[in-house]
Formats: sequence, structure tokens, C-alpha cells
Amino acid sequence: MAHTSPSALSDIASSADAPVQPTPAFSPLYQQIKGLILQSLQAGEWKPGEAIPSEMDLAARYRVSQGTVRKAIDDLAAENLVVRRQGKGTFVATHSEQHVQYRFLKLMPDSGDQDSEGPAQRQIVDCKRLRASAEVARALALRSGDAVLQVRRILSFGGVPTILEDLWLPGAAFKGLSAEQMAGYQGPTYAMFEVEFGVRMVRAEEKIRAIAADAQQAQLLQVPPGTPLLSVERVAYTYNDIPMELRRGVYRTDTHHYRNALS
Amino acid sequence: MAHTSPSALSDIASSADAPVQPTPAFSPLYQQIKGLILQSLQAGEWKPGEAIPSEMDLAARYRVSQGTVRKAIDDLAAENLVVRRQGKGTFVATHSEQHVQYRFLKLMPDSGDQDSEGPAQRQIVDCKRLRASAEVARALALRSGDAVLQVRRILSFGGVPTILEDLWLPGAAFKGLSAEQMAGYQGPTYAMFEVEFGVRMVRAEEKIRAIAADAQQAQLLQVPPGTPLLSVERVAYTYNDIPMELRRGVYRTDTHHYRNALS
DNA sequence: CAGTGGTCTAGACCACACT
DNA sequence: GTGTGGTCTAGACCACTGC
Repeated sequence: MAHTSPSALSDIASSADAPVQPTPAFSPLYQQIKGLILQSLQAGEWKPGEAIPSEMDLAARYRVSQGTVRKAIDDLAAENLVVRRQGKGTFVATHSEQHVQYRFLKLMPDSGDQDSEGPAQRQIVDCKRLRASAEVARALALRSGDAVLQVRRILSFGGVPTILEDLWLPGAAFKGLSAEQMAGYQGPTYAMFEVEFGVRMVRAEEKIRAIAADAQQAQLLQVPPGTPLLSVERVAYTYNDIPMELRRGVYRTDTHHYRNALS
Repeated sequence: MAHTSPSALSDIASSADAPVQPTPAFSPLYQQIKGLILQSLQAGEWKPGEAIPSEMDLAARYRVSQGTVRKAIDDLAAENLVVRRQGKGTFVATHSEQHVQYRFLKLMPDSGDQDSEGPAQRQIVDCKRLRASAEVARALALRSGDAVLQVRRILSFGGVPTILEDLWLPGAAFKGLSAEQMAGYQGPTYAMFEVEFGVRMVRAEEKIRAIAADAQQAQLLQVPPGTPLLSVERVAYTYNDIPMELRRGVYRTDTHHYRNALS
């Protein structure tokens, strides 16, 4: 049966008189399995931090060999959607209790030590509901005028205000988010999004520029106006490449730097 | 024989009375195979762009199963050291003819089109031999005073000078590099390093900051002094994590941005 | 057609974690 | 010990490339 659709899966266009697809759209069994596991992840069948069924169980469920399930999970692990722990199981990745916290924050102290300075202090400057501008709507795949939440905050390291950022979130998914919630939660903001709103950020893209601090930025970051700052625009995505957050940050880079690994 | 050292490999401490290692230093067969293939890559047994032996051949050579070789090559492919092509073979990765040229250059035109503007025009400002400063020596794992080459150049897109960068290269490995060579070669600089000096860059790390253009930078990039610029400091490594290039660039980000994917 | 990488299976055994 | 993921093997067949 190798390489054809397994008994458990109704392959697309499996009937004899189905319209012929120009591209056969052949997809390996393990990718189909990966898709099914992905669906369960999206549907919340297993919550972040929880273990998913063992490879043997999944193999039985989908009526394929363990090796095929293994390859599917390997893919998901490579995409950081899932974490394997030998002897324990495979767990849904989470921004909480992940030993690498702040996975998406690439700003490092020049001293090198990743977090010798400890977690950032958060200060919420503003948190309000408003209607999406054309620009925000485009980034979040909404319509202009749709409800969005905007949060402005300052992150400080060792008492020094270092990051000033605005977050825009789709109002529908983040109904009820408050400034207190943003400020009070211990740990990464994305961890709070998982716990409070069931929104799990999976990947993000950033566009980075150098800008000069305007009057307001200068005041909030306690630097002279015109100071060069790193402008970081991020769009973060959940499952299925659905954008769920637009973030515009300005970073001071006098004592920190943005670190990136190329390979 | 699964999981123990194969007949072809003399495992460390395989004799019965060998000194006991505090850490058993267990390493899977496929990682040992990976290490052997890596050695051949470093030694230049197969040159960039060439095909390495087929999985069956390698399996025979190392006396292991094809699946084990496969896993080793999978790892190497994931690290971009090697490229698999179904039906053709597995090839040593190269910065030449790689369909993604300029793999390490993350600066994109705001227009989005990755290379609608075509390749950059290069202008060599300076190219000289000198002795490594303490800072350069540290980055390149040399001793202060060792010979290094320094190249200063400007990259322009559509006639607009956009990148000003200095490169420092170990004098020993790049003996004879000239300004003409830097300017004349078509294609990525790292491709030239492969062809002319047998140096293949495998990965790199970048530290990014925002700075204000000084007088010289402003003049060379044709912007007003004080213009915010992206400062990008890169250390590029060959096999075995040996640093082979220090690069300090300043980027104009008025029409371009540094793009980064987080996952 | 033969040769290559890609997929799938079935079974064995190892390393690790918990109980 | 039991159950988990991790490794290794052997064999079969599929998909792609080029002769």
C-alpha cells in the first residue's frame, strides 16, 4: 500500500471518474498525517503544554506505521509546533514554561548573557479599542474599520526603558483584553495569549529599519530626539498562516543589539 | 548491531578495559556517519556544486544501512551543507548557481520583489593588507598583529549607494586577494571565495544596531550626516565553526529593509 | 531503461523517565 | 518494569532525471 492513500484517509479525487487535476497534487502519506495532526492542534484537541498521543497510538488511529507518524511529527517538531521529549512523550509547544522564553525577542544585552538582566519590566502606556486603519487591516487580513485593540507599552531592562512598542490585535479574537491583563501577567505576552484567548503564535516576520527618534519616542525612551533607533515591524501568525498581531517597536540599541543567526 | 559502533568505525573506548568515561559520550551511528561525511566535505573530497556519492554507495563505504546514511544526509541538508535533488543526487551546497543567491543578504527592497532590481553594483573603495587589531583578532580567532586583509566597498541598487561595508579576512587563507578580484567577479562574493580560495562560508551571526551616519559614511552613501543607518556586524564561519570573515556594514533603510523570519 | 532520492513498512533493540 | 521517543536494519515500491 506504500505511497497510495491509506484505508483511513479519503484521498482527494480517489474515485475513477474524478476530474483530472493538471497537477496530480501527490502528497506523501506522512504529509497527510501531518495535516491531520495539525487540524487537531488547531482545533485544540490537545492544549499547549499537554502531551499528544504516543506515536503508536497515532499510528493506530490513522492506520499507518509508526515510522510514518514519526516523520510527520519530525516535521512538526522542526517547525516548533511540537516538542519531543525522550522517554516522556511529544508535547504541544507553548510560549509558557518553554525553556527558551521570549523566543521571538532577538534583542540581547551587549554583555552577552542572554538574561542575566532577568525579565523585562512592562509598563502599559495605553490600551484601547479602535477601528482598523487601512494599513492595520491589510496586515491583519481584516477589513478597514473592523474592531482592533491597540496596546502601547514600554519594556525596560534594569530600569532602563529600551523598547517602545504598539500592538494591534484583532478585536474579535481578543475580546475583553484589558490593560490590567497585559500588565499583570507573569511571563511572555504570547503565553498570556495562549492561556487567556487560546491564540498561539507560531511564526512571525519582521522588517527592520533605522529611524530617528521623534519627540514622543524620545520622551518615552528617555533619549534625546533624533537618536537612532531600531524600528521593528512584526506580523505574527497562528496556525494556517493567519495573522493575529501587528507589532511596531522601536528599540534602543546603545546597550542592546538585535541578534540574528544566518544559515 | 543496532545502536552500537559498526564494524567500519573504531568507536572511542571500544575495548573492554578502556578507561571509563564519566559521560558515555554515546553518539548515534548516523551522527558518526555525518561526521565522516563532514570530514570529506572539509577535506574537499567533493567540491562545491559536485555530487557526493549516492546513498547506496555511502552505505556500502561505511558498512551501514541506506537508512542510516539517509538520516546523516538529512541532517547535513537541514544545515544547508548539502542539497538533495530527487532523481539526480546529493550535491555539495555552493554560493554559486544556488537558486537562492545572496543567501546571507537580508536586505530587501520595500517593493517586495526580492530581486526585481537585479544584482547589486559593487564598487571597491579600498583593499589593503594590515595587522589585526585586538578587536578584529578576537572576532577571527587570530592573534593581534596577524596579517589580515581589509576591503571596503559600496553596494548600490539601481544606482543608489545602499550598503557601505568593511570586510576583514585572515591573511593566511586569502593570500593574494586583490581589489580587481573583488570587483571583477560576477555573482556573490562568497562564491568567489569558494572558487578562488576554497573557503566555503557555512553560517554567520549578525549583530544589528541603529547608528547615525558619520561624515565619511554620509558622503559615501550620499545621505546627510546624522541619517539613521542600520549597523550590521557579521561573523561568517566555515566548517567546524572556524570564523573566516568579519564584516561591518551600514545599510540605508529608506528604500530597503532588513527582513527576518522568526519561527 | 537504470540510477537516484523519496516513501512506507515491520520488526528489533537502545536510552530515558516514571513508578 | 512499562511506556515513551530514538536508532538501526532490510526490503519493497514510487517519483523523478537522464540516457
